Amino acid sequence: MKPPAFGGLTLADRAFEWLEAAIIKGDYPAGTKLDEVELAQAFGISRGPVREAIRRLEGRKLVERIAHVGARVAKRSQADLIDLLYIREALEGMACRLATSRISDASLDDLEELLAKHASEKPVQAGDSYFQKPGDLDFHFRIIQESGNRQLTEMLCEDLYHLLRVYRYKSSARKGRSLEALEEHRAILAAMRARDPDLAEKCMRQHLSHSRQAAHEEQENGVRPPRLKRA
Amino acid sequence: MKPPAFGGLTLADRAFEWLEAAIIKGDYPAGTKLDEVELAQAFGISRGPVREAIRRLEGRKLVERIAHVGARVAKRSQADLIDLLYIREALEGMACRLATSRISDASLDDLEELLAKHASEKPVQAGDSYFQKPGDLDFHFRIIQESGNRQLTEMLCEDLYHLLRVYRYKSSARKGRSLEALEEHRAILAAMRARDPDLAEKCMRQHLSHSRQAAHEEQENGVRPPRLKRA
DNA sequence: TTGACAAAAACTGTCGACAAAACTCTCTCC
DNA sequence: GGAGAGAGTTTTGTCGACAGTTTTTGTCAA
Repeated sequence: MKPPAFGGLTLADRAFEWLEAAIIKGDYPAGTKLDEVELAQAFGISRGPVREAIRRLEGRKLVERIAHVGARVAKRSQADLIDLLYIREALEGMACRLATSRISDASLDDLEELLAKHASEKPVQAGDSYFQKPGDLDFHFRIIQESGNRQLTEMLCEDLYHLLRVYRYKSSARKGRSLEALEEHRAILAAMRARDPDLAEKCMRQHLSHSRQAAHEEQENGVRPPRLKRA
Repeated sequence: MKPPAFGGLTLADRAFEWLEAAIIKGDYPAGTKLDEVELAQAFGISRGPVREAIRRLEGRKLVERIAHVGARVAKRSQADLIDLLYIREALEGMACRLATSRISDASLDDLEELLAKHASEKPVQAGDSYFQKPGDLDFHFRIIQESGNRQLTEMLCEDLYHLLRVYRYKSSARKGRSLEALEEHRAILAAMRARDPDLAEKCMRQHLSHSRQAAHEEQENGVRPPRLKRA
């Protein structure tokens, strides 16, 4: 009666999905307190399912809980972001290596076509907003999936890329970078066509290292701490 | 009254830790049903905390839940194990690369000492039970920690290595392999001493690839499906 | 024996209530 | 004025009960 079995999902599942999406979208910035009563009222449910959703988020390491105190959206530093970019470099390099051995010729043609389409798009020709935009992601996702490694695909597409969004991570989209990125994609594809796993991995890692270096520079420049209003 | 606040941990936290340990130790084989009532009675608590513990395990992907049906210890295939070994290769290779740049000379001396100690131990000289045993793990853990990458360390030491245990994963400890492993460790350390990140990563990955190849062979040999008793 | 169908049992999902811990605010004393 | 103690409030932790769904059991017929 009360639980309408919406789409076969329980209230706890739906609360989890909503909260996860909210955190990833950035609606709940790092450090935000997750008040059980408040959320339960907002969802129109009791605290039980909300608590279960929070526990699941805790397992996902998206929120940190302190007993008898409460749960907060996990706090992340710029150093953590850079750490994650190193991890992405290693994992996606491996994915590219595996894909090079396993991808079919037909799929390689698809990738070629994808790059050609990207090249003809206006924003790319204008020199910006390609890198790390949907077009760029498509290319990366396709390669990851062609790795044929399910665990790796899951880890990258369902965990790591979501986490990077939590950091409000935006890759450097400075003028001219998009054309460079496109060229790097072409180099990756060429290595894959040549069925050269070592080179393909190397190209992918070099490509990704640019994002990491941008994050490094951002850290060097130093993000000023916000002025604290003295009460 | 009921919750004695044991060590500052809640009942749900303690249930989680107990279940996690049980799954990792292998006391609960893959596919085991986690019955809420049964567990609650065994723990001497109510179903609420047990459910929260299960939700957390679900977030950790150690158990799989189906709404209105129940939670089971996540099922893993041999293919998944191999997938994970590829991931370990990529991540630990990166860890070794980073450690090569960041480790101190003093810590390098420590590692050298560790290997010397391993070499003098009887089991190693006998040619077995070194590879993937505590001694081997020590060496790997030390290098991972020297990477200075907190996310990477956490991912490897707290997630991946536990997962490998879930698979009852035992690296090939066949006769003579332990001496090879020791030599490979020496090669890794030498590359780190030479402050050559490329070589260090390459050596580490090559070292780890042996475990993966062993798992591959095991898969090739084919695990016979068990005879099903016909009632 | 096998199959379908219905009743019953078992289990999961949700709720509301109570207890315990942490936090807040006030008051007091130095 | 500030540190500390204490009462009151707020929030989290746990429990027992009930409702809904799935699974099992039991029955009957082909």
